[in-house]
Order: sequence, then structure tokens, then C-alpha cells
Amino acid sequence: MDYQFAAIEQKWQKFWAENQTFKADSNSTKPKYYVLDMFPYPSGAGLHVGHPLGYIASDIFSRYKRLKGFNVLHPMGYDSFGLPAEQYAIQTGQHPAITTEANIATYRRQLDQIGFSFDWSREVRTSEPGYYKWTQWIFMQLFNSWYNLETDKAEDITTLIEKFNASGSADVKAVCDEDILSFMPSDWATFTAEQKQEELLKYRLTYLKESTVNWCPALGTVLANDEVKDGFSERGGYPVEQKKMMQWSMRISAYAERLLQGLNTIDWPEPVKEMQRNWIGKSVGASVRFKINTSNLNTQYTILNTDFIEVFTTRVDTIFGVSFIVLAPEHELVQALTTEAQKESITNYIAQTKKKSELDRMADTKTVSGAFTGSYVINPVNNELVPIWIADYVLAGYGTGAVMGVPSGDQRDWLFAKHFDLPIIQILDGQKAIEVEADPTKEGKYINSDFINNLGYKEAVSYLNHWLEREGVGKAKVNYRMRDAIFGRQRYWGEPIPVYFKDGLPYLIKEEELPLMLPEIDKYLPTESGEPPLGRATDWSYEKQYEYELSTMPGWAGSSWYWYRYMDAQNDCEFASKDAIAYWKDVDLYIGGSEHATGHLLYSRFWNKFLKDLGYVNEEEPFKKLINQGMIQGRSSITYRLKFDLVSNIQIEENEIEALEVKKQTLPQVFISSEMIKGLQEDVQKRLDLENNLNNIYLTEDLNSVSCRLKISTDIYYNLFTPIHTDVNIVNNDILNVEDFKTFLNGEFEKSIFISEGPFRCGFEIEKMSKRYYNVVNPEVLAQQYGADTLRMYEMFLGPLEQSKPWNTNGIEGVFKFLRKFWRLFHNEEWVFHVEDSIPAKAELKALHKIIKKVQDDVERFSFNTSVSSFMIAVNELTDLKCKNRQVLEDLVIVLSPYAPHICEELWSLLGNKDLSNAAYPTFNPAYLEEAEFAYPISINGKMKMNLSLSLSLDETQATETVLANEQVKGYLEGKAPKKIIFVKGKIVNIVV
RNA sequence: GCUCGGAUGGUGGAACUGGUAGACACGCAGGACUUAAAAUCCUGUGCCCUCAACAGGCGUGCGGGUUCGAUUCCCGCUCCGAGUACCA
Repeated sequence: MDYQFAAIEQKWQKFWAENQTFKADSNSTKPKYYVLDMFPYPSGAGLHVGHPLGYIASDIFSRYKRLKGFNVLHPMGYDSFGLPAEQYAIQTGQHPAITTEANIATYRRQLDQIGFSFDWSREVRTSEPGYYKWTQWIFMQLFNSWYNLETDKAEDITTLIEKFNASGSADVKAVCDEDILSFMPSDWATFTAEQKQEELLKYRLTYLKESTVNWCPALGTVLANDEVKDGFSERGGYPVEQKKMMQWSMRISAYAERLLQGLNTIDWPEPVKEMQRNWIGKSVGASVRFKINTSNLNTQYTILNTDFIEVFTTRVDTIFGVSFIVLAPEHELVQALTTEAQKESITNYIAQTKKKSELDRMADTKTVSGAFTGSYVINPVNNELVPIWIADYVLAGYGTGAVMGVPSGDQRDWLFAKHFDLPIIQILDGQKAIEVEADPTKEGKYINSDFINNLGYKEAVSYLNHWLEREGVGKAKVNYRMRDAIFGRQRYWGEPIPVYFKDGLPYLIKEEELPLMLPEIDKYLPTESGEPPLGRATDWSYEKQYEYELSTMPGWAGSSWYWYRYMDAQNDCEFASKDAIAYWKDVDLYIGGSEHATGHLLYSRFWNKFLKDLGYVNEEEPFKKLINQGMIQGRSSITYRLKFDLVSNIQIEENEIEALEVKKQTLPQVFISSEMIKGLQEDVQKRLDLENNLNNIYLTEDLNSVSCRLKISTDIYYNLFTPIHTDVNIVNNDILNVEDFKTFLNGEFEKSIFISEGPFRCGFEIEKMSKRYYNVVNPEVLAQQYGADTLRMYEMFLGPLEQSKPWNTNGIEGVFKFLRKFWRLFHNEEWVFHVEDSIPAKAELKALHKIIKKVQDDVERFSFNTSVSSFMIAVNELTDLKCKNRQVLEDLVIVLSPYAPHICEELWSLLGNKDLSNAAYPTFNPAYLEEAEFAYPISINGKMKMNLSLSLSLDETQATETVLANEQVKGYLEGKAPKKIIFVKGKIVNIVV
């Protein structure tokens, strides 16, 4: 029989499902291998052809590893909490659980069609109570923990309480809020239970605190920093503003250093690591306290219990060059520091800054602005008075919200000093041209710098750090840009936070009360009083008296630990059993998009480290190797419509011009095939010819009836055409199906004229794959048309996995033809299955072992596209050899099976075998590839001239002699004597003359 | 601005450690089969010169360098894509 892909694929998909072929065993003696895909959010649009790219790659890898004797865990699930389902619920009243369920069914159907080797018995859905029970449980562990800097790990909160009992707050070295109390053990004993809770909250790894948050009014929720892009929400693109709110946060900053160091131990793409490094934003420097000069300040100052301004600097060595201090306009000391005389200008400046949005502030980095407070600080190193300014180039959220201005070494400070006429002090003899711009060099010796004069950079930094610490005015400090992550969302469709409030303080519910179920509500909107949707739930309170937390968890909560749930997905007693975790350990290969670089991948590492600190898991890093699959862009088809005007043949009145315009609307539209476009753009004569043709042939009747003629029009950019996005499904290899096009867009082009030299061709444009460009390609359609095996191989054939590329269905035929040719290897002319039990020929073995080695090498380095070509070569070779040998073909089936599993299963069973997924990958034997001769390329002066076959046993002298004796070579040398001959065995001969 | 990635025929791409650039596939052209078309099969296909073959010249974004030899290594530049940005 001919290759009947539809029947074959259905048969084997059913077989795998019924036999649970890919169910992973957690009690195996085989070595484990864990291959994970980033699980999808089940959106309403379903999968497009870009989604399965990574899944296909990971599936090939999983199937390959299985053949290589590994016990493979390859699961799939759904990140099923999220905003789109809730937005849809708001519009339609449909419960998000129902939409989500329906979307999952679509995803599952689409995934099943591609023949993945997922272990579906381990499927997870983050929105299922059985799953989010454990997300809530982890939240509780975080709430019950603090970060001990002495042991450099998270510990149970009880160890902190013990320390408070024993020695008060003095001995505690923790990552905590800034406003902690300092107290003696005796004080702690007198604290009320509430006071204790309040204080402990400042140490917990998830905590409630008044914070400045990204508030998105359109979505009605706060967003984490990584969910905001350029001042707009990542989902939906709505504006985001800053707002102070009581919010749950995760103390991820405690892990900043470990998250940074861990990057050096994992095999991830460099850009992702770099993004995480930038996000963490470590800078090494010093914090310095500048004492405030109080002599001319009003009484307001005394209300503040501080007498200094603290700055963070990475260039403490430049401290003698400080000529001003700048505070962020939002800095808490600004009001107190403003003198009566400066009050007006400061108030104006702050008002002006507030008007500017975050975006404007970022965009406008060139205009220098600021205002003087009228107050001064004293520079601790030389006791000089330094003026205090405010300016919006200093950000309240970074460091201390205050900087020391060193104009000679920092360009922004330099611009500021120039603009406001402040002194620019040279501090290194290596600084050049500081009257033109700042010179941030570290070269040279210090000058104008009192006790560090004549020192070099390193000595100066170390000396100053010691000096500052000794004087009690500063110390070496490491600063991180990364902020704690806001954890609450004022939304419905997320995990409820397992917390209730008593006297305004948060308490955890009991562990046995988990999961705290998401309550039913009447509509998915905030309450009238502005509380989150959960505020609508009736009869929803803890022990019938205490109010529950009304925020839910953010989208990333459920995905920050899901790889552990796959290890033991059905466990009701633990998030995963100790044994399962000990066996599966971590993810060996993780494939997904790079858009999760600073969100999911960072939070997952954070939770993993936390769970390890508490002893629940064993690995410091969750994902050993990460691969980012490239984005699949859309390839839009464009049909070009000619722009034309109507010109009257006779003199017409002003008022008739409009009539012409109306007539134009009723005329057929003219489309030009893409191969003619260039000619028309460049060649005036061609344009005139076309104009004549249109006037005299195509549109004669239409035009004569109104006594006018058509004239091709060009716009100011010299565009003759309007590009029309055309549904890619009515275009094949850029050739437009004209009949279908006439019914496209409700028959708008029904009467149009199509001008081409052959078949009508479209142009194309590479852009996002999106409905509005009519360029979405559905994998289901392709699977039905060509089969899953063809789709799988074609997606790999497109190019390197990690590279972004446009989808183009043009080449898919080639892959289909290949599979058919492969099928034919096992059949005779009449399509009857036929193989022979003969002794394999040498050439057959050579072709086989070449592909055995090639695929092995390619898969191990994730180069799937090159294997596909090599399969084609192997099948071409074996076809030419008329190979019917059972032994050779059997091995070939195994090697191809990870890529095209259905056809291979079918052939495997036709060959009389069972259980292809547990077959052994054939062993490569290099002996079959050995050759006696090699056709050496002979080049003269590095230019290849000819090939000459020589025995590989020849050594350099023998080979050179043979080459020089060759008549053809002599011809090329034209009697000239070779200066030098390079001979590389098995590679090349190069003669230099 | 900074960081990272990329640029090879008409198209997707290959060339893994410096050693025959363009494998494999699409497309295109020609041919076979067919009343015809589709499907299938065969042949050719980087560009230029040449009727054609032979032969030759050019050729991996641009300019230089190292080398017997560079798509590959080094220096400088252009363009495209991604991320990030008053980060002190």
C-alpha cells in the first residue's frame, strides 16, 4: 500500500494511549532523564504553528534518550490561571473555569494530533484545587520563614523567635524591612502577641507591607516589575501608574546573591543569564553618610530623627570631587531640608516632575533640570559644605534615592554642574579634558584629594572604605537593583492567599484547611467599594468571623514549582514524595521561550532555593540546561492593488469632479502580479502600456460610458500600489488562488482584474503571526493534509531551533516526499511490503552508519534541522542502492523514529517487531566508514583546481610526488616550480608557486 | 547609549576543530508518462563572460589584517533583530 499517513497515525496514537507507552516509572534502575517544556497558558486562540516547535524538539530528544536507555520523564500540563480567561469572564459572565476547561480540550486535541510522547498520567493544571493546595502550602512555608544571613539560608521563623527571646534584635542578621525595631530580650517578653506578629512580619519571606506598586487601572490590579514594559502592562498594553498600597510581597531580594552566583553553574543561553544578571543588578561600592548642616535650617528639621543623608556610590574614590548632593524629588527629607527662600522653586519643581509621566521621564534624558533646597551637607572627608539639590535624574527607587555629584567623573553630574554652574573638581591626574566632558577613568594618581593623594584606584578604595567605617560615616556596600516581588493581584482567577485577618494583622489558616478554595462570585469585577472581586463572595470568612485576604496570587505562583509536581502528580499528602524528588532530582533539559527570562525563570529559581533551604528538595538549581526556541514569525501574503485616478476626456465642470470619484468606486479594482511590480516602478513605458491596455481592453466599456480615461497614480513616496493582506490559506507557493480571492473579504474583489505574466503571484511580508494579518497557520490543518510525521520533521527542517524565523509552508512538500520515499524503501513496485534477509552490502552499511553517527551527534547538540537533511541523504543513497536489506532498514527505522514516530512504528511492526519505543539505538561502527582512497582537492595558491584520488596510506612525501607527477597538475603549474607544498592527510593538497 | 544575537543563491538553510562554499529542500527551467491536467519520475540550476562546450573571472554585508589556505580567527565599519536604560 502507498503511504497512508492518516490511518497509520491514528492507529499508533491510539496504541500509545491505550498501552500507556510513555508512562514514566519512578522506581527504575535505569538512569533518569527529565525533559520539560514550558507548559502553556491555554488561550482561546488555540495553538498556532509556532507553539509546537519547542515541544517537537523536546519530544525528539525524549524519544531519543529512551532509545539510548534512559528512564525519561516527559510531562505536560497547563498554566491555567490567568488574566485572559478572567477578562473574557467579565465580558460574557462565563465562569473562567469553564472557558479554561474548553480551551484545554482544544489544546489537548491539537497536541494529540502531533503524536507527542507525553506522560499524560502526570498532567497538572495550576487552577485545580489539588494543585493549588500545594502552591498555597508553599506560600505558608514562605510566611513561616526568615532569611538568616549568618547561615545564608532561609530558616523557620521559630529560630528567629528563639533569638529574640535569647538576645533581642541585636544579634539577628537577617534580610528584612528597614523599619525594624531594636529591642532587648526583656522588651520582647513584654510585647503583646500583636506587637510580636507585627514585628515578625518585617522578617517573613512573604510579607504584607505598604509599598509603591505598579497599578494598572484598566486591569484593576497591581503588576510585578517584569509584567510592566515601558510603562504599559505586558498583557493588554494598558497604562500603568505608581500607587501606594498595602501589598503582599516575596522577599526575593534575600536570594539576590545566590541567584546571581547560581548562574555560573547552569548551562543556559548567555543572553538569558545576562538578562538575569542585569535584573539582579549587583553593584559593589560604598554607602556614605553626609552630615546635614543644621545651622540655617528651620525647626521642621528637628522632627526628623536623622541628621545625615546617606548615598550609595560605586566610586567612593571620587569623594573629594563631590560638589553637590542630589536627592530624588520624592526623597523623604526634601521638605525638611528646603529653606524658606527656596520653598517656591522646590515646590514648583516637584509639581513639574509629578506632571511628567514615568515614560516622559525616561524618554527625556537630555534636558537637565533640578532645584536647590537651600541646605548643605558636610563632606566627611574634608568637612566642606556641599549644597543639596533635587533632580529627577535621581530615582527614588534605587539605592537610597540620593547621590553624590562628582562632575569630573560622571557625565550626568557633569551636565548638571555645567547647567547650574557648580564647581568641577579634577581628582585624578589621569582625567582628560574635563572642561569638555566628564572622564570616568580609574587610571592615574589622585590629586586634590587630601589623604588619598598619590594613591592608585585600588588602594584609594580600600583605604577610604576602612576610613569611613572607622569614622562611623560609611562602609563598603553591595547594592542590588532587584526589588522584592509584589505577590498580590486584585483579581479573581488565581490562587486565594491562605491568610485571614484578625485585628488588622495577617494569620495563616491551618495546614489541614488547605486548599482554601476559590469562592463563587456573582460577577468578576471589583466591589462597589473598590475591593478585589473576592470581596463579592458571600459567606466567605474564616471561622465565620475573620475576613480572608481578598487578593489572589500572581500568574507566576503556580509555575514556580510545577516541575516538582510532575514527579509525583497524584500525591495528596505532599507536593511530591521525598523518594520521587530524590530520584528525579532536577530538570535535565528545559525548552521554552526567552520571554520568560526574568519572570518565570527567576521566580522558579528563587522558590527552588527556598525549598532546598527548608530541606524539601535537593538541588540548588532547578533547570540544568535551558534552550530557548526561536519565535516563529508570520509570513503574510500581500496582493498589490494598483492605484489609479480617472481623468475626463472632455472639459468638465468643477462639480463633476466628484462624480468621477464616485464612478471610480464602482470600477473593478486592478491587481498586479508581484513579478511585474518592479518593472512598473522603474519603467515609464511599461506603465504607459499598462495604462493603454486598461483603457482600451479591460475597462473600455466602463470608461467610455463616462468619457474618461484611467491614469496610474503615484503618491509622494512613489508607491504605485496599495498592499492588501491576503489569507495565506488561499495562497500556495506565493501563487494566489484567484477564484478564492474573489470571495475573500465578503466578495469585495469579485469583479477585480488580475494582471500577470503567468500565474498570479503575491509578495510577502514578515511580521507577527496574527489574525489581523491573515497569516496564522494552524498545525491541525497541516497534520490533516500531510500527517503529523511530516509536520514534525518540517518544523525541524525550517532551521536551527534557537533561531527566530518566519513560517513558510512552501517547503513542506519536500518533507512529505521524503517520508513517502522512505516508505517505498520497504515496498516493491506494486507497493507490497518487501524486505530481504540478505547480507548487507558495504555501501549500504556505510550509508546506515553515517546516519547513525550523524543523528547521534546532531541530537546531542540540539541541531535537529541538520539531521532531517541527513535522513534525506541516507534515504536517497539507499534508494539508489536499491537496498532491501532487513538488517539495514530495521536500524534505520529506529534512528528515524524520534523524528517520525508513527511511520516508524508501522514499519517496525511490518518488520515483525514489537515495542519500538523501547528498542535500543544502534551502535555506531566507524569501521564501515573507513575508506582506502580520498579524492584530494588539489589547489594552486589556495584556489581549488581539481580533484585527485590518492590512497590514504600514502605519507606526505609519497603523496606530493604522485601529485607533482600528474599530467593535469603539470598543466596547471605551466612549468613553474612549486615553492612549497602543503599536504594535510585526508583533507587537502595546496601547491604554492 | 549599553548588552547580546545575526547578515551565505530567487527562498529556507548546510559547511561541527582554519582545509573542495552553496549539502539537503523549496522554487524555477527543460524533458518523460498522459488526449490533457494533476500526481510521479529524470536532467539542469550562485553570478558574470561565452551560441554552446572547454576554459576563465567574481563570489559568504562592507573595508583591512593574520595564514600556504578565512563563511570560520583578529581590527574597524554598515545594516537588521532582541533585551535594557538617567542604576549613582
